[in-house]
Amino acid sequence: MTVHSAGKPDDGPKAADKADRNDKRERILSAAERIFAKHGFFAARVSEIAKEAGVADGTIYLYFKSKDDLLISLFESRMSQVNAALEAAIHAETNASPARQLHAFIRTYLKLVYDEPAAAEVLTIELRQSSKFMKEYDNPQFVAFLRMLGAIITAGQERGDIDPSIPSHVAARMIFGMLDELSLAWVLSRQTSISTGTPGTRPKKFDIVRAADWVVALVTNGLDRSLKEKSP
Amino acid sequence: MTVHSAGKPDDGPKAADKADRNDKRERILSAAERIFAKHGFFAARVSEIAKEAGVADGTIYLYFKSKDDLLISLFESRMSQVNAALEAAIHAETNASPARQLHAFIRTYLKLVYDEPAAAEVLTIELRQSSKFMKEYDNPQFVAFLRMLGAIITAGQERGDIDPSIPSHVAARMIFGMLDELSLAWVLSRQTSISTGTPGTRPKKFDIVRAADWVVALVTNGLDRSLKEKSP
Amino acid sequence: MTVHSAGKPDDGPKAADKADRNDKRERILSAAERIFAKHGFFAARVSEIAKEAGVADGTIYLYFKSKDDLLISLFESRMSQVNAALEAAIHAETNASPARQLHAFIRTYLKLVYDEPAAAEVLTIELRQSSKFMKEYDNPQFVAFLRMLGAIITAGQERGDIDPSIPSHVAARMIFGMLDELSLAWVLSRQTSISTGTPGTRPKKFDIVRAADWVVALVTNGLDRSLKEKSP
Amino acid sequence: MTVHSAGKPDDGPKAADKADRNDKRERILSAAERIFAKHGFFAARVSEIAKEAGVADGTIYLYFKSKDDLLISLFESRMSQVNAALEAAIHAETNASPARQLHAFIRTYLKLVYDEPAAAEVLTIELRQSSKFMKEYDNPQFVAFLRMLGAIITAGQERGDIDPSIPSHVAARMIFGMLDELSLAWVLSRQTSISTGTPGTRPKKFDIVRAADWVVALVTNGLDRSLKEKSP
DNA sequence: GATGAATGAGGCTTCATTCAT
DNA sequence: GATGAATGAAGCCTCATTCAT
Repeated sequence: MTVHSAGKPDDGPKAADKADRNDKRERILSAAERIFAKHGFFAARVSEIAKEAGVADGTIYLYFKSKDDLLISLFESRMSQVNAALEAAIHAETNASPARQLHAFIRTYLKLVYDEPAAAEVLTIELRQSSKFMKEYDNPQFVAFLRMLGAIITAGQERGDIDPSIPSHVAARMIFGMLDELSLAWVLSRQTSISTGTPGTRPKKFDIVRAADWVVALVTNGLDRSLKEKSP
Repeated sequence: MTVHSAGKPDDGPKAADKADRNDKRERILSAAERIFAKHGFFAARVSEIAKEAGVADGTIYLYFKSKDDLLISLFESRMSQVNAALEAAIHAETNASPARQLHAFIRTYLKLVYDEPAAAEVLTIELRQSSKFMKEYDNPQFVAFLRMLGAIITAGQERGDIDPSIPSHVAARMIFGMLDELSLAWVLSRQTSISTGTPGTRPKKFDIVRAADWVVALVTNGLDRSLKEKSP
Repeated sequence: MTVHSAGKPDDGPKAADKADRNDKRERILSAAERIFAKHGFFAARVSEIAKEAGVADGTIYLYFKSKDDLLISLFESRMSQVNAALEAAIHAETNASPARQLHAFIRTYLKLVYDEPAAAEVLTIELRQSSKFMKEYDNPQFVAFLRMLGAIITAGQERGDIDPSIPSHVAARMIFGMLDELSLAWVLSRQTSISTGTPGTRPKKFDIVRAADWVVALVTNGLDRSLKEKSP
Repeated sequence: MTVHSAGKPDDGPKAADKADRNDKRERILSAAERIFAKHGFFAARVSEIAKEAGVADGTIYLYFKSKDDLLISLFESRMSQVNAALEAAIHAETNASPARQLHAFIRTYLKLVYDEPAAAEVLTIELRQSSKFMKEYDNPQFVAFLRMLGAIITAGQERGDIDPSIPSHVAARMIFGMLDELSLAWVLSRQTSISTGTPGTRPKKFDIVRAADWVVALVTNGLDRSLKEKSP
């Protein structure tokens, strides 16, 4: 999840302009990410985002249609980065079993949360609101995300590796629910606020990366140990 | 989930006044529930809530300090009803194993979602925002919810029935994540708006009550079928 | 200025009712006096006055037409008490010169301010507003006050004791201006708030009763000492 | 009393912007002055001030923090103009006796009232309320005003020209009281509303400018003519 | 007469968005 | 393209007043 794609080379005057434009757009997105993470979407002020991005208020409207559009664009941007990272992780295990791909998916997702807490905070907290207050927003990247996860499960079910009694899209939802809830708990328990250095008073923090093992364990074997005999 | 007014008998004029007062308070809460479910907290208008409740705008402020307080009170009210129902379900299985209690917990929760979709919508969608924009709000009922779930798991771990390698509070979060995500998916997929009280048209995309079995299955045995042998 | 006329004897059931009624009316007035003094008319809440008076909000409207009427009635009540006290002071000096009557007037006025700071605060601070926001209010008691003062001056002018070059009603205004401004300065500099015991941070206080001598000195001889020879 | 913008020369585009800004600020202040004079502070509506100033409601909040701040800023602005005019008048008589400076002070003050009735009305009527309902407001310009007046008196007392038995700050208060009360009487007696800019109809009850002589007379020699012998 | 819960009109203020420069 | 001052619609909330009990 390498946000802030500043590494792209300029190769010509037009390209430079375009790079400038992309640069400014990305600066605004990244500022919005921090401000939304700090205050939440509704409490965030467009003028504060502009200030954080180092542009004038009006400039934002040269790049985004509205405040809503800014949030949607931020979703699209960050979710597509998430999806790209997840796809890469899966492709790295192309020949592995769906179960192993699923494990890679889970670990990669939580690692992304760890690396980009501001993005995670926005995705985790604002995603739901958005689906509510923006009826017309289809959230294609989130759909793609679920589809990717569902596809792994379907593949496993077809191979007989994964319990076929649960519809794959429901299983995908459940797994996403676990990941999302852990992300939320972790993000809100972070002791230092993301955007400012000021310490807050938040409960104990846990290791979100290590938590991947717990998710894998639950998803793989469940919690029941009463009568079962496991393979070593 | 009709716990309104907790069965206290009226025994005199004062009691009648109190009942009146509770009645109106509950009418406002229930109106807020529908309006928040319809528009979301931020887009909801206090005056629309008042109209829905059949009271004047100002009356709301006789019962709640502010719009924020109305949301918080709604959380408290509905979550405590949820907790009461869950506690009842667990107590009904006092002598059962923690695993069975866990199943009862899951089934009861999703049944409540089915019975009270508006409450579910508010709890599911607004809960996260609220923890963000209301820093000072402790959300004690949600903490109690998690504690109840964690206690079941801890008990199972102590008896050896439940995998002890996952911290119980993390396991509780994961299970809640599944339930919450399924609720969200179900609530948002309903085609007729909840806010109109007219029942009868529920073309939901999946059966949230049946989904309880899937959650139980996943939580109990996980998804992995590659090497395992199950009891029939 | 014996406010709270509680000393009137009851002499029959009807009289008792009437006394009751007057009592409650006066309790409300006196509560209003304290609350207006504490917060000012606009910031004062009718419900706080009711609470201070120990009656229900609605009861106030059995005795006064409106909040405005309450203020006007308070003016009338207190100013007529002031006027009565001033008239008494003048009558005590019926045979004295107008100049001496004027001195008595001044001393009595400032003594009343000292004795009834809450009344003084309301009269001093709210009187002006009232003449502004209540166009229809004639303020007859204040007119009577000025007339009384003007009459003394006119009498003195007719006897040749008082400089006839200044219209008496203008002289009356000037003298009232001095008294009013000193009252204001004194009332606002009081270190303990009138209605609550909580100490405030106010500048030095001076002796309002002693200040009467200064007013008398200025009104009598003016400030100029450059060329004049005074009688001892 | 046209001190708007203090004579600073424009010398460039930035300066023009600043002038624009000051212009609009002053336009709002002057609109507020008229509206406050017409209705009083509390009854005045921010939207009416905006309309009178020819700006949008929100624009007012670009220049002033709140309606309260608008009133305070108006005080500061007008009182500092008053103080500047008074200082100029005193400086014009630098070599004169304090007594003559005092006369200049009085005449200048009442001339200002005559020239700027709306400002006078606001200062006269709202000043007291403001010191009450805005506890935190120090009113530095009014303090400066009193200090200036007190300094003249102190100087006269030190030279032996002015009666030393009255504390100078008390004498200053008394003189201000006279001026203020005369202003009030004059301002309220004007039959045509100040707010309509139409001049020409001023059937005032007395001549406020001539009244300066009466104030001077009273302050200089007092009213007592009983035993005294005056210089012709 | 007394109560106090309920009313509802209306104001101050915010802030996303625009547009002249 | 960039700016940021100006806009003005719209909401939360207050509180004087009423009226059923």
